[in-house]
Amino acid sequence: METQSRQQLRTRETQARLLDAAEKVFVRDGYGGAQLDEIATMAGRSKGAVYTHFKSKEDLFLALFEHRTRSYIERLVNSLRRCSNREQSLEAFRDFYVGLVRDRVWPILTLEFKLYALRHPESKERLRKVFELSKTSKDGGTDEQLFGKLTRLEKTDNDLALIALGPIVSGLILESQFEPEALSEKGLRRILGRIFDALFSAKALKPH
Amino acid sequence: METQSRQQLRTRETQARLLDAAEKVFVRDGYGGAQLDEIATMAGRSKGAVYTHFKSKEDLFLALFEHRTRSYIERLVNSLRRCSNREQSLEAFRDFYVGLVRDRVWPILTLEFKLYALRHPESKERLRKVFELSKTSKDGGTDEQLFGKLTRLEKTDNDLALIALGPIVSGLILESQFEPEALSEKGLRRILGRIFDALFSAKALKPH
Amino acid sequence: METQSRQQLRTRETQARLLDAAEKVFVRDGYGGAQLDEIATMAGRSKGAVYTHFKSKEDLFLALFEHRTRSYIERLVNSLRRCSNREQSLEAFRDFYVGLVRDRVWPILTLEFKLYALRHPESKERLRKVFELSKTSKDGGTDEQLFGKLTRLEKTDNDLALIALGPIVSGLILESQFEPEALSEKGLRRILGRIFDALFSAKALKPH
Amino acid sequence: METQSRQQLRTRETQARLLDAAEKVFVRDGYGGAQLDEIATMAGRSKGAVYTHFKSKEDLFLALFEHRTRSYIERLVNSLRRCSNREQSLEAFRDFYVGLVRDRVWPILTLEFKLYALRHPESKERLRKVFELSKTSKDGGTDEQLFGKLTRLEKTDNDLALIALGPIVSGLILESQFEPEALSEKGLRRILGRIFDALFSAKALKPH
DNA sequence: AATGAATGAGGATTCATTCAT
DNA sequence: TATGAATGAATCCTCATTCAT
Repeated sequence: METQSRQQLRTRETQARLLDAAEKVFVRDGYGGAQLDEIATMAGRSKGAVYTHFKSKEDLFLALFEHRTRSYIERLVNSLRRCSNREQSLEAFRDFYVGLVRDRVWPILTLEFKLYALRHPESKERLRKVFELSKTSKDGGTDEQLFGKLTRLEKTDNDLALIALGPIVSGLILESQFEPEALSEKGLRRILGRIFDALFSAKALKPH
Repeated sequence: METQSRQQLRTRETQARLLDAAEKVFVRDGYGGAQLDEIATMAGRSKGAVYTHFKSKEDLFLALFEHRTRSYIERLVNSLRRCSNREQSLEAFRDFYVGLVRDRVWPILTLEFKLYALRHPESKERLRKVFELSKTSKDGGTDEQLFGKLTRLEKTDNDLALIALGPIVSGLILESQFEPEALSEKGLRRILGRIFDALFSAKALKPH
Repeated sequence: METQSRQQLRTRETQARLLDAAEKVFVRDGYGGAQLDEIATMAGRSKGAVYTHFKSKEDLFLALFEHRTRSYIERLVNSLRRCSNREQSLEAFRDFYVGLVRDRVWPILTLEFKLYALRHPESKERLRKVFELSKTSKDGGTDEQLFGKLTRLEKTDNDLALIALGPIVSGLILESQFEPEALSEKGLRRILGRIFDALFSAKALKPH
Repeated sequence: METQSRQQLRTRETQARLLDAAEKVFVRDGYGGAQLDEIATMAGRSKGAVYTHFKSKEDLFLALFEHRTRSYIERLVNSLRRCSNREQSLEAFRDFYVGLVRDRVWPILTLEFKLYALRHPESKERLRKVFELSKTSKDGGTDEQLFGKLTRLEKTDNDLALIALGPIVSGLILESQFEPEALSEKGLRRILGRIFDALFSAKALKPH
């Protein structure tokens, strides 16, 4: 029915608005500092509307994370799919992380999420599932697609590197937010490039 | 005088107890989640005692950070002083960061501090001063002491690397707390070693 | 709309209830001694409701004062309007102050307000505006309406008397609350009558 | 013993300092707003010293009032004693109240005390006793000394007037503190003079 | 007599959450 | 679906008071 679909449209729009506002506020103020009231207002809705769409503050927070994580993973997977050789893959991979440096939002949000998860083991489960998504996508073949056939040892190192890259970017972005004079965006990209090369360059992948 | 010194002793002990308790609670629950009441109780004191020694929750938080940062920097500087050649220096440096991986407390606290500073520009100033200490100590010669004479380009790369190492460790430790199965302490040390080598090894320092 | 007006009705009722309760408690316990919790309970609402309608304890206090002052001034002005000659005006005026003696609430509240204002210059402004209302109303013609044409000297004396009457009543009522045996309501009215006559009677207004 | 008397001297000085500081702070901040800490500091002592000399905040407050009331009454009684006729007595009496207008401290303190007494019936007793002192002094003869032989009706009116004068002054002084532009010290003295005359002048004392 | 560290009751304020409309 | 008044638990902070020295 038309009415139905209009309703659904409004629902979707409200949810999207709320998530966008939530992202801004959670990143700016942290989970604890964020106020649902402000999120709602920023989304052009009222406090109550939040509860129509999300069970609680925590639920909104986790939903936001799920949403964003899914979209980032999708983006990465899609761009990797378009690659036909290892060089391109690495390039795409690299671009993805450089993109994070530009946004800054996502890596900071990730820190916030992980600190939250650390302190709320109950919700850790829900978060972990989302991350598994990312791993499943990669494990299924991305890894191989990215690097070709690998020895067991190379594989381990690769897995580690893939896991570590995100956290490294998060830590560095936080630092460059904290002291932009000491670690400019340019500096950040430079140091990140060196690390990326060290972890994924041909040489690094070949055992000595 | 005996009386005086006993009072002072008590004061010092209380402050130390409060800082220790604060560290535990702030790391476990985050700044927002931490309750002064629990910190006080954990320190064997009452809520009010916190306010005898610190102006506010924030003051306690910042004081804790100052304290810990100073002591970590001192430790690092001292161990570097004992080194007589570059090899030893790198070793000491490496040990320092490996030590952080064992503690886990300090890197997480640092994340908490920087996120806090991001959101409370007023207190950023106070925090920055402590960090400057760390840089002054290093600039004074540590850098050279650590790596010997450097070309300008090498110097820049080195500065970046020195700045980046802490944040990288913080990011990785958070990740290994979040998903110990994916990033074990062993894995963490392995990946950290590779990064360390990439950033500071002889090869990395020589331009190709 | 029905819905709208019901909401508004509830809002108005809550505010009125809160103001009534606040009046009782502020007068009984003073500003400092008053507890928002009790005010809320007395109004049949919860602590939180106070904050839906007023920014703070101070805001509630000042709002109460504004409200009551306005209503007292209105009452006085209205009754003066109904008078057609000086005799009636004086009578109305006198009745107004005798009415205060009966209530006792308003004059005590005024003392509380002025002491508060003395100690909180920031809020003095807000308070002063309300008082200006009272003066504007009077200046506009009440003064003349009350006493007819006056010489400059008489006018000054009159102004002073008008300003002084309220504070005098407040001081006397406080005294009669403090020592009812020494200053009964009857005694209060008697002494007030003498003062009123001295300040406003025909004789007093004519220079000797 | 010398030592004893030195001790006593110190005790007395501390008490005097504390009372002086208490007066300033209680008048400036009110009973509720006053902080013992500040009183002690202002007196050049520490919080603890207050408790060496007074049982509690309330005790200090009441002791201050007793002290000041006694000294004011003494002053008044003494100056009345020096008078040899009614004219002089009235003059002395008038001067006393004009003096209050200059100080402003005592009348405000009195308001504070009475409001406090209203709200703390338990301590009302102690306060009342001090006031009785004042009345005893007067009743014993001051009244007659002041006005000569009086008829019963005149006596009543006189008693009322004597009781009322203090509260009136307090009320007016508070007002002139609150709105100095509306009620200057000069204006205050003028209106007070008119009231004084009305209550105590020969004419006013003679029944019509 | 004096100090000041410590206590802890007390109270204002915030804010996630509920619910009648 | 959305509103916003109301709730009330939670918590920081204040400050009179105590007490070991």
